[in-house]
Amino acid sequence: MLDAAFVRNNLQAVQANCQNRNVPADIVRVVALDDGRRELLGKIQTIQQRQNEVSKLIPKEKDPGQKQAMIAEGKSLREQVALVEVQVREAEANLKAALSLIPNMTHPDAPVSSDPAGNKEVIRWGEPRQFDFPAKDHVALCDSLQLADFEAGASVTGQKFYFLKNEGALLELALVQYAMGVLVKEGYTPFITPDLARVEVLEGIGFIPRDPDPEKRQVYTIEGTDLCLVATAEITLGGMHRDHILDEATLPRKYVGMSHCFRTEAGAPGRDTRGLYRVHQFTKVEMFVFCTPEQSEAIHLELLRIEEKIFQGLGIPYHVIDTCTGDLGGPAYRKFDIEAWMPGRGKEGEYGEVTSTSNCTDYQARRLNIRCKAQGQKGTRFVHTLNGTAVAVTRALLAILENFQETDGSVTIPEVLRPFVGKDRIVTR
RNA sequence: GGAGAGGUGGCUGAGUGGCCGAAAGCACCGGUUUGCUAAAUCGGCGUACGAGUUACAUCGUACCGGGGGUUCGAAUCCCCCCCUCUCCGCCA
Repeated sequence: MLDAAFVRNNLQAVQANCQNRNVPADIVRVVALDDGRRELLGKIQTIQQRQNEVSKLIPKEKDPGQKQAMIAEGKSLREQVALVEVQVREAEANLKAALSLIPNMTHPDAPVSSDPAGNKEVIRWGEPRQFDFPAKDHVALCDSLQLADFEAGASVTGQKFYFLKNEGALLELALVQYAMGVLVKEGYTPFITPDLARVEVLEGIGFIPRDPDPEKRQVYTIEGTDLCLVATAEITLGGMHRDHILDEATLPRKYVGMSHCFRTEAGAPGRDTRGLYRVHQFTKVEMFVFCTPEQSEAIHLELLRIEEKIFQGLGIPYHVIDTCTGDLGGPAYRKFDIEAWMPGRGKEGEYGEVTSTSNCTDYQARRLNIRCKAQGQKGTRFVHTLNGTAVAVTRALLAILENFQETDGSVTIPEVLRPFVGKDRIVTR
């Protein structure tokens, strides 16, 4: 979320930003709520001040009558404080709720458009392959090569669940190993994170697990607990340092974590119903960085560079999208997506999203209360957080199968994965 | 899951109703001194919010794991919860 004081001092800019991002937000109400909160805070402090005075004087007071009067006053002050406290709490909750509806500010270079069509291609790498035979989509390949079992997934768990099988299963492990290996070489600390997290952590990252509209909830919640299945390791990695003050000398902290990701895909029923493109559970290796405000912009480019390196290593053609304002979501200040070429997608192949990297500046850190402090300097500031996909296994797997299929129905395994799979090629069994 | 011990500032650790935002030490920052290093010595040294200042200073309020309660007054007493450690049980 944004800082209430920032909103107050930059009304027009915040207003314009909400418009660009296509988010209806009531800025005026935020300021009004903040006014109310400040006033109550002032009120309570005045009472508390008197309360402290009185209780300090009481032990010194010799006259019993005076003393009784002061005790009575103290008692009354205590009751007043209790009353105002309730109001303060309510005011703070209202303000926080209103504030969390306002999206982050936007990088000046991000394309401005309320329509996803405004997304801008900024990099193109590799040439989509021309097939001299009718290319299959990954569903057909998974079927003929027995790499995934969608019926079993549907039967055991439900629609949009799957079993990976044979080289399909091995390729998941291979992709994870490959991505982790690249990241460790880049100096990132590897993690395997919990697949469940508390509701507050989800909210801090920008998810809305308690959205009153069940049709909009993107995450699964565990009944009888305050836990959710995570939708990405961004949640757990970002939550790691909540309520911490990090020494600036230790920044940036670069992490890479593997987790399973669970998504209800609410709002996308009937979309991409076949295959691995849109599923309720997948495995993902995610990068996450905590850094100072000065560092975040350069690190964002680094995350994109690493994502490109991983896809270049796989040899899959892609392009990079600079996401437009209307498509940024709440927390991102700027976002780059890699869309990989997927020959089986659409009629003649399409680019499909495989990674996403966001600079969230201090938007998540404020909610999660993650600050940093320089040695010998007074005060703290909120850190900047960034995240990026190293590998989302199902989509990478899809792209590999479709791009590297051969006339005879086999699939060539990318060289970087061969050591982990133990073979060069997947052949019809 | 059961039993016990414990959670105080960056760390160690004192503090069992007012003189405690909190002793002392370490670490850190600044000064002095010694030819350098080291040592000695003096001072400073939490965070948030609010008031205030050009900026400092300064003042107020809150915070001793979290939440509630008792009291004029709580780090200190009471209740609930969380976490850590040790032992036992269970388990991959």
